[in-house]
Amino acid sequence: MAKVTLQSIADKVGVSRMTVSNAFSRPDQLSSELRRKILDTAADLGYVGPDPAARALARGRTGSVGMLINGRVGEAFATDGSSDLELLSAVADELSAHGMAVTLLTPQLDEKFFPARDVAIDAAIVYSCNAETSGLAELQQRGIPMVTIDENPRPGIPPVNIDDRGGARAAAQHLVDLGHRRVGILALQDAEKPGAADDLSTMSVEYPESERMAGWREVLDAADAEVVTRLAPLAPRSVAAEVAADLLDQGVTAVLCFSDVFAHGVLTTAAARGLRVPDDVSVVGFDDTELAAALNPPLTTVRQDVAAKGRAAVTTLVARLAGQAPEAVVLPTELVIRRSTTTARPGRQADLP
Amino acid sequence: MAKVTLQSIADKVGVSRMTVSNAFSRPDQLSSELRRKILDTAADLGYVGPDPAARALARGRTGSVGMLINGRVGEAFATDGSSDLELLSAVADELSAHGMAVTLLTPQLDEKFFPARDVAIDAAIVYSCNAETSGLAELQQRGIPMVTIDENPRPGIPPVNIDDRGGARAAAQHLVDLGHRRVGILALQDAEKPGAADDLSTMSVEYPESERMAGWREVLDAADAEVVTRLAPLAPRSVAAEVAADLLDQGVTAVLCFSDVFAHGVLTTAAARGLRVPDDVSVVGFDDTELAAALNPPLTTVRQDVAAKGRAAVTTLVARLAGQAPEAVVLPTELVIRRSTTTARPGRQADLP
DNA sequence: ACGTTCTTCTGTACCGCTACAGTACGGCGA
DNA sequence: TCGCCGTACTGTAGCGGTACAGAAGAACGT
Repeated sequence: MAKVTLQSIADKVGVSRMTVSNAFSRPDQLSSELRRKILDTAADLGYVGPDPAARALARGRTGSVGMLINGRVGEAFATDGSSDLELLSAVADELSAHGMAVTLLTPQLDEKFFPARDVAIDAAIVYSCNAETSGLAELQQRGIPMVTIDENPRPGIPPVNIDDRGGARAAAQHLVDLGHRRVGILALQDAEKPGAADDLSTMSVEYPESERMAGWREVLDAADAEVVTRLAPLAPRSVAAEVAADLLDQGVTAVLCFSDVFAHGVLTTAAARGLRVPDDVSVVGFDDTELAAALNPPLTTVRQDVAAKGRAAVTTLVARLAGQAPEAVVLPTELVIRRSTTTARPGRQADLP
Repeated sequence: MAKVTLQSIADKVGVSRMTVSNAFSRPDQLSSELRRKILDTAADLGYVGPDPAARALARGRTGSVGMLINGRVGEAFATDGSSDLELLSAVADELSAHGMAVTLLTPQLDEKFFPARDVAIDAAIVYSCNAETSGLAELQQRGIPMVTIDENPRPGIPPVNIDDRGGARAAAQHLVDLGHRRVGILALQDAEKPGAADDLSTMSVEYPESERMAGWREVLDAADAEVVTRLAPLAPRSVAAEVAADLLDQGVTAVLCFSDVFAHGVLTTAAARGLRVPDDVSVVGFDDTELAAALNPPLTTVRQDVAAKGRAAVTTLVARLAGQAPEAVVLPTELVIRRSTTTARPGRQADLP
């Protein structure tokens, strides 16, 4: 069967193509009887609706929003687990409410195809990207409106972030209040520059990383606490476990972790060394992922609302699309106290070999 | 500045628009000097490449593939955790290698916007959908080529599945070989029809669910084992824990679980009741997610390669797009024996109150 | 009766690109 | 010298819609 177009329906009903178009896209432009008749005829012909590609060209909007992530999707998303999916879900659902869909913009694999250049989108959400992320320049050149999530603010691109620093401060203050004066920090190492766990120059400089570190240090330094900082990559987990072991050997009475996953590693390592949490050592996570409450003991951590972050990004983007001025968003964080932290046990150092 | 089009570049270089188009899309159609010159001029004008929307209309292909999921993305994906993300990642990466991108097809929220009808796509992957999933009919009417993943085969749509039944058989056989003769099954309840945990009519009838159940029963029945079946919904987890408790109270010496997450629930519940795993009760999971190896004890489970499943779906789709005959795919599963299973402890029933 | 306003439908001109069928011309074999 | 072929470039005709500015007639007020 030949392809069904607006024209073929118009011919069959005996009206102009424009009227058929209106029947689908601007119901107020024609009488409801005629519209009914047109829609019925269209249904008879098996016509579902105006061709989205043609409509996109004519209207100048495609109805999709790109999601740019750094590295292969597998790498960007899979390492951190559930919260990325939660973010993506929130973005998809919220966009859907605004009549749009998300398209994943993978990095360029070959010369011929480059999603950031070749995929039809109206706007883009930039997530988990660093300065070298390929695609950003192309999006910018195409004049695609963007927002970033969890990123150092870039000129001209409204950022959506959480109060990483405030959350970190609250976590550190919590430990200080519990009397901890020798505190370990397990932070994130830049995947691109592996190095010794205590080589702080290899620390990831992305926004959440540096903000969290800043928050911790502000409070710990002000309290004159001793700080032992160690860096670990997200994967493989075995490395994080080793680094955690090293950290615990430094005689700290508490550990502030970059993420719940890291905290999990510390818990496991502590157990393997016969250290009780929180009696011997307190542990604080970050993010309050599902993992946090499920661990044993349940983790004291800093909560962020990942879904809200995704929704805020969409809201900001929609506002931009509507011509409103871009505005930075910072979502609150909240310290959630569970059972992995308690008062400092004095003289833990003395137990060490 | 006015929008830069092929025509504006053509005018500036002094060639026809067609030649500029060829410079970008069919390099073999013009001399390389001219191409160089055109590309340079285009770069000067800030032209990134042909407009994807216009190209889509002219070529008749959009370069995106839809991913249809049931319910809001949040519901479909978030419940099961990591493996969905893994699947999506694999699909995105593999599509990217074929010059395409994934677009998430969310369900219809209002009359005006319906992704399955209104989003420009060349093909679709149907995942985690049931018969009532909205959107399927629209895709079919649009004549969009599809594949399903983890679904009961539908006429005209090539399915990509794993050998759920074989994996379940292997798991059950493993228990039988270990001497278990009273085995619990913790299967998945249909989210749409809540009911008593032992009301088997509320069992989910989707493909993986029914296949796994069939595999378990085949082997257990053949071995004349007693079987106690209980159903739990994916969420909330507390319900699964309750159901697991009930199951353990039935004096089973082993439990076959629909997923690793369920197995996790059984482990936790067992621990809470003072039952040692595997000494008092053996537990088998399904899927071999990251969770499985991380649990204590590490879980005996049935491995499936989720990423391979995603890649296979893309391969099948690409073949269909190329006009090849659709072909069903069944990927192997493999029993992974870890430390949550051991020989049946005789007379466990006697311990019960 | 006549101008005005609404409602309902139509005609034309694109949206920005690509497919395809040329045209022009230099080189090459006989 | 002529025909033939391959290479390099061009002209035209869409792809399937939508925006926008009419046009035609009915309804209405004075």
